[in-house]
Amino acid sequence: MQTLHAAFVARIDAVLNALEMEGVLPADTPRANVTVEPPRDPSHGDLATNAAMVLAKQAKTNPRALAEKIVEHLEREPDIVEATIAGPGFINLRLSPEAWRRELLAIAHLGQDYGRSDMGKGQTVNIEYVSANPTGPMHMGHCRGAVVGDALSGLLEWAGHRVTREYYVNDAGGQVDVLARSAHLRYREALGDDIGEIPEGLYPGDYLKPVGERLAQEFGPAYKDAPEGEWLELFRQRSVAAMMDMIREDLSLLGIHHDLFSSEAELQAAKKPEAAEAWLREHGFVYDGVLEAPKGKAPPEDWEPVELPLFRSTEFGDDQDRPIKKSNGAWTYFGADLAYHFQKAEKADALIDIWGADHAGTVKRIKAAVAALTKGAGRDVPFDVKLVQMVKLLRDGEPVKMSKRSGTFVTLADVVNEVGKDVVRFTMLTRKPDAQMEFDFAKVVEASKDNPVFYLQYAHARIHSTLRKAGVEPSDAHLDRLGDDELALVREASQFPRVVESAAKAREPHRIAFFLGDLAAAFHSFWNAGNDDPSKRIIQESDPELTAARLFLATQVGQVIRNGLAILGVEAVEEM
RNA sequence: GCGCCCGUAGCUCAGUCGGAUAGAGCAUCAGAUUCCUAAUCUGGGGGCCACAGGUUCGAAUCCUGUCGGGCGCGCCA
Repeated sequence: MQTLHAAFVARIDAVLNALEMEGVLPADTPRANVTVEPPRDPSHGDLATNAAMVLAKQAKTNPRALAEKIVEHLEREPDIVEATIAGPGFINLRLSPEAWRRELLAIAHLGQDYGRSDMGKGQTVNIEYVSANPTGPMHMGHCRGAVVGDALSGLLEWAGHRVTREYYVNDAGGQVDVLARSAHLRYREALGDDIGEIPEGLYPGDYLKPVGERLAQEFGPAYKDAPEGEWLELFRQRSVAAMMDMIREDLSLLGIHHDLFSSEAELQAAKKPEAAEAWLREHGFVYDGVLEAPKGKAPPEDWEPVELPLFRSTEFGDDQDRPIKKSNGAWTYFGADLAYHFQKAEKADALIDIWGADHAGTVKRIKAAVAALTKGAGRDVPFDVKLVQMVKLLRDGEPVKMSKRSGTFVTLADVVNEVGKDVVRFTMLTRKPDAQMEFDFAKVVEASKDNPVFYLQYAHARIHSTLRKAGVEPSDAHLDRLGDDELALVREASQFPRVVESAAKAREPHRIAFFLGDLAAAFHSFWNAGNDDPSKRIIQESDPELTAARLFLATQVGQVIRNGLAILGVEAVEEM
């Protein structure tokens, strides 16, 4: 069953085909810019298209003249009551009530699939998000990227992509050695040693105590006084595994479950970075060279020029070439990361990374490396890095103090426990991710006002309470009883498939959240009309046919709200 | 000094790869509840879309510059 949106996109397309046949438009005119959407001002009509304005130049005519040709065809379409040309060349369409009733049936028929699209054609998209270092629990700094990445995954699935949700486990760098040493300290503590203050440079958090206890249980005192070389590797593996269990648990509080956890250590053990380096060297992207001291700032005291293998990222707009290996021979983060991206690209048609804004400086080099590697392999895999800006935590307008050093950061689990999964997720999705945002506990726990989640959930709950109270089953038997006010709700809801597609194309899940706000507002408004005028209430005791039709309408509005919330991973409640 | 992101109503933010009279929530003012859930709704006031140029039929949107805020700038991760 086709949605109204899909049907009209197809119709406009058919008209343009016809115009190409007639020679009005040149053959194979690109149409990517043609849109079909409701005009901002509803008095202009139900749908509008910019086709004439976008294509006029290619047709070597002016927009209004082309619009007239298009209108000639559109007027012959059965569902179109009126097609008019307005302003610089918009074509406004007014649809028959029958078209809207059919859309209502389409929502009912498609149910929880209403809004899904095959736009993505089953292409595989790998989305890497979170990828927090496995050295402690998730804190609020990770939260926004986690939610945005997860919602984007859901959105792209709805738009017809196959999505792999991936987490890159940085278990090979110096930070996991620090973790292992910190765990060893807790291990000694569990065995009865007085460890005193946690030394500078080790992780102080209490979350390592259970890790130490388990190590003590498992190994007894075997490694208590042993030299580091005997236990470091073992303790690293054990503690990373423990941290990842903890992180997975934190993520599941937010309803986030990755499909794949990729280990940097395994990647290195498989010699993937070596393979990438060899290829890059062969093709002139990597050379041995000496970096200049950093400009603008005073160079570090121990600055020494050293020859290192460098990736030519300057050729891709970066400030300087970037080392892929350290002077001690180990891979840099970048060196391993480019191999990792190449590995992902082998199994996906497109890659997306969600990063915190503090990593913005490294976007150019990794994009350059991926472009070089994938094109070299004969596969042009589009790669997009979405930057998620910082979240400023407030409580009653006052910044919440955080210090990693003392271990007093705000954990994600604390926040979810305090305000709830749905609130955290939705709040993170009501702002575009590339702008900084504020997150105020005091405002967000309040069950109203500054909290748009409840507004949506209330609309959904109202619909369900009406269904419970009505004593009549919703029915599509008499949809002709629905008037303009009611069909206006269908018009609003019918935008959902289009919003899903455009949000997916732009990779901006927050658009779903804003659409749902508009839809809920339309419903609340419709509901309240019944306060002033009882004949507008959904339940009409003396008219079961009308009641059933209005219940049917309300049910479908609820369905669309539920579908939208499902994309965002937020629950639709039936009672409040 | 350089790079990236942002600057829209008093506040928090939307604004569709350039489109019609720039929107919403909060706050504020005036109203609506014997009634399907008022956690809601109706209406009013409030704008140099940071500033200055440019591109064109048309700019909040694209380009250049300036100012302001954030993030980053070693072989860290």
